[in-house]
Amino acid sequence: MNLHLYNSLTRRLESFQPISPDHVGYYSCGPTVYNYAHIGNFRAYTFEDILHRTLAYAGYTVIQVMNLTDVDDKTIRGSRQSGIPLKQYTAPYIQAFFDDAKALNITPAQIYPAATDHIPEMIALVQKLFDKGLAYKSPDGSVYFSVGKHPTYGKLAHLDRDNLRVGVRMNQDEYDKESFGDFALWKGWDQNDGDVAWDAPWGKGRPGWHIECSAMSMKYLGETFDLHTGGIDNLFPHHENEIAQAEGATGKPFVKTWLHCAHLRVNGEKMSKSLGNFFTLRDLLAKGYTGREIRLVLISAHYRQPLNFTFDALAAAKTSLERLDDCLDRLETLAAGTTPAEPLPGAKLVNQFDTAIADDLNTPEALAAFWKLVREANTEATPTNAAGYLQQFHRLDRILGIVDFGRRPKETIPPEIQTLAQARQKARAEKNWAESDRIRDLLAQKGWQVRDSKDGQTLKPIHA
RNA sequence: GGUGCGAUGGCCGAGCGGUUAGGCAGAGGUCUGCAAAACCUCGUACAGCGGUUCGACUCCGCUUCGCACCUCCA
Repeated sequence: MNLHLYNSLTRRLESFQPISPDHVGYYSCGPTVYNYAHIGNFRAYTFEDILHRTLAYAGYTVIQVMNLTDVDDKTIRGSRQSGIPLKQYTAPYIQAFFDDAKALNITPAQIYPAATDHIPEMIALVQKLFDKGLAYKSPDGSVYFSVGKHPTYGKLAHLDRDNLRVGVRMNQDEYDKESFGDFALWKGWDQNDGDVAWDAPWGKGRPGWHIECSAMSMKYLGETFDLHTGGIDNLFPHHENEIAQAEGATGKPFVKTWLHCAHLRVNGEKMSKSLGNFFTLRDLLAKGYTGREIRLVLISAHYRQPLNFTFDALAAAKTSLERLDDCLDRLETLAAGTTPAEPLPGAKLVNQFDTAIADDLNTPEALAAFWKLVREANTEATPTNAAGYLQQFHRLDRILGIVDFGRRPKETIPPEIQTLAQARQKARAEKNWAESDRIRDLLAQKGWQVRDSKDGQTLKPIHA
């Protein structure tokens, strides 16, 4: 597979060539565990999953690291307000994150390092920056990175330092630093931090947000690694600062390829609590939508395009997945007892699928090929090739994750329903349409839909 | 002010300098006793105005509208 990925650093589509021929080092910015992640967060994690799966599909051994930010302003605030120790406060949100990821069929990363378990590594990295003259201590006990001493600062965000200006959300007065572009590597303890503090050579405090990702990614993936992903809003300052910290300390290139996922919108608007369009995954599950439907919606747009999340789209996903399940049931019935025979059917569409995915993870195009395969299977499947079609669907599913996952379960038909169905068969054979229709209505009332075909009738449970 | 992104038929959403995206919804049809499913056909879709071109939804410019980032939001 000739995989091409859009690199935010060069702003170009590039052929992906890993540093090591057979494995890929891949870091993704994970959740800040102060609350439940929302559906927009999960768009990014789902995109990262597609990348993970694509790399595996292409034959690489993937080492994905996703951090858990379990110490920052928000986690500390939450912990203090609820009077629960920090670790205890974040634990349920970490668990919720894993549960939610599972509900979306997201392939687990290989390593999930928590920031609070890697304080020594962060201190060591800050020390290195001190040694190189890139860090300085301020009177308030914090340590800052001196952006002015790092000439390549701004290469990811393409920021011109002369044009940096104080943003509306930046309150200069809260910071005691030499130049306004400088950012905190270490935050000196203050009373709002309560008992959240670690000792460092330069004083008591806690790590800055950016240093955790630099320290943990390099610990597990080395000083230079292949891929780093996150939401587009992390591009600046977070990722820019990660680069400055890592490259400032090691003098080596940090990451070869950066990928950023665009935002999710809700009904064309930015998701926000004040607009009432703010959804967590569990909100949607509670409304009866399934992880499988949500996953399909999330992958139905290209990751670099904003995605407009609507309930209409969710309903469309539900209907199309029913069509998929019908197709799979049909294939399994046809294929019963057989094994796939070469050459496999649908090769042309599988090829289209591969080409689309290899082109910067074009999931919408890949899905188009997938649905064409559904149509082809519905039209062309026979007892001899049905097993082959099933194998092709499972192949594509290694990336999509929507075929087996959350599939309509095969329900055993209760004896009472069996009996009614047989009675209906008999009535039909006698052309007693009134009776057969009466039984059909009765079955529908009991939650079973009847479909007639040449081979007889099939029963399908009706789910509201 | 800086850096970027976007505007595609009822909805979601790809794409390409000339050839069907795909899904859902809707209309008609085939099959069927009917229904369901499946399949087939259908929508005068490319924000506006100029330009380049034999030809532009696709390239260039301008305009309008929207979105993101500019110090801790995925």
